[in-house]
Amino acid sequence: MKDVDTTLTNLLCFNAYSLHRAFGRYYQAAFGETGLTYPKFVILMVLDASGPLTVSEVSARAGVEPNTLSPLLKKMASFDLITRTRAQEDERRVVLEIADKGRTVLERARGVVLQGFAALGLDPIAVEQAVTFMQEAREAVEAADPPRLNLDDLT
Amino acid sequence: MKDVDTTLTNLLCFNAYSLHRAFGRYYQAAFGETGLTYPKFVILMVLDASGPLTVSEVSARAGVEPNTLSPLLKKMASFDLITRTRAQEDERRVVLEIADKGRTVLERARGVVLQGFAALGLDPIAVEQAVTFMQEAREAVEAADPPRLNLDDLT
DNA sequence: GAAAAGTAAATCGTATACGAAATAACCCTA
DNA sequence: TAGGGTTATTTCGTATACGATTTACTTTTC
Repeated sequence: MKDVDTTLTNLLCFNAYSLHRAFGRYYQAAFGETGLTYPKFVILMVLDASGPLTVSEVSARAGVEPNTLSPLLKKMASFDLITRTRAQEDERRVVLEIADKGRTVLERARGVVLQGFAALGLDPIAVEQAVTFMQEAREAVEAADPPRLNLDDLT
Repeated sequence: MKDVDTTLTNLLCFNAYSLHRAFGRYYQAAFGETGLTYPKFVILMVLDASGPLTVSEVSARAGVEPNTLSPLLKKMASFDLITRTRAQEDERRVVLEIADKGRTVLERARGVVLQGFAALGLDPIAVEQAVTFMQEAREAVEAADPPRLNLDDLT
């Protein structure tokens, strides 16, 4: 019976963390001084794919908390990437919609992202498998009730 | 010839981003008010596995920039999780070493992490394949020179 | 052996992220 | 219809994270 490998580099969470930050640096370089960032790109993708959405709906689709989105959306509206209006029927809601400039920026950014991704030379089958697995893993993590670390007895 | 799927949920980068944040929320709940966080856990793992290291060495192993680590390491030293000393031979270097309290905290945290991970019920073979792929992907991303987004002609 | 070049960390400015609490608007019931 | 409960978003406080710059110390070069 093989021992479970507890080495950092073999932990799924570490690799997700690590890969995420590598992509983060990558897109920071790709988007440069344009003001676009990866999270903003994601929001544009979401709004482009689904049409007008409320903050909560964007939150659910992007998997980011509403309080994280709130300032981000304001900034994007100030750059005319999206429009941001209170719903008349329910003044609590804020409706977001991609604007023309946002669409233009998104198209170009999508081009850069896809071109850059193709240049990585990763095996498409392996990518698809990994993506499928990562989606399952994310669902499992989100559904899980984590065991709690207790350090109360430590000085 | 099938079109490349450009849907957000099928992009590798989005899934890395998404999985990372799911784990982030998960560990925030698991570690709670203990003061430990996932990045700090990673640093403890690194120092425990490799013995005393400089800031740059920790940076390389954890895949986090030194400027990110610097304040983190200070905080960890103030909590007695690690020791932090200037090297005599070369006063530029700061040598980090895991402390007794750090080892205790690490052992318990490792237990929580492994127990929690096991409870996710993920297929070990699939996990191993995904981890291997993610390591390759990370290397490819780090080695790549990203295409640059240009928006200079936009108002 | 002093200025120049290089290197290790830290600091600065900006951008995400999260949970908790506050705010504002809606809804429901007595 | 006046509260009381609920819901959507925002604000607040804290923690990462990065690139660019600065600081402090070493090494190299002339």
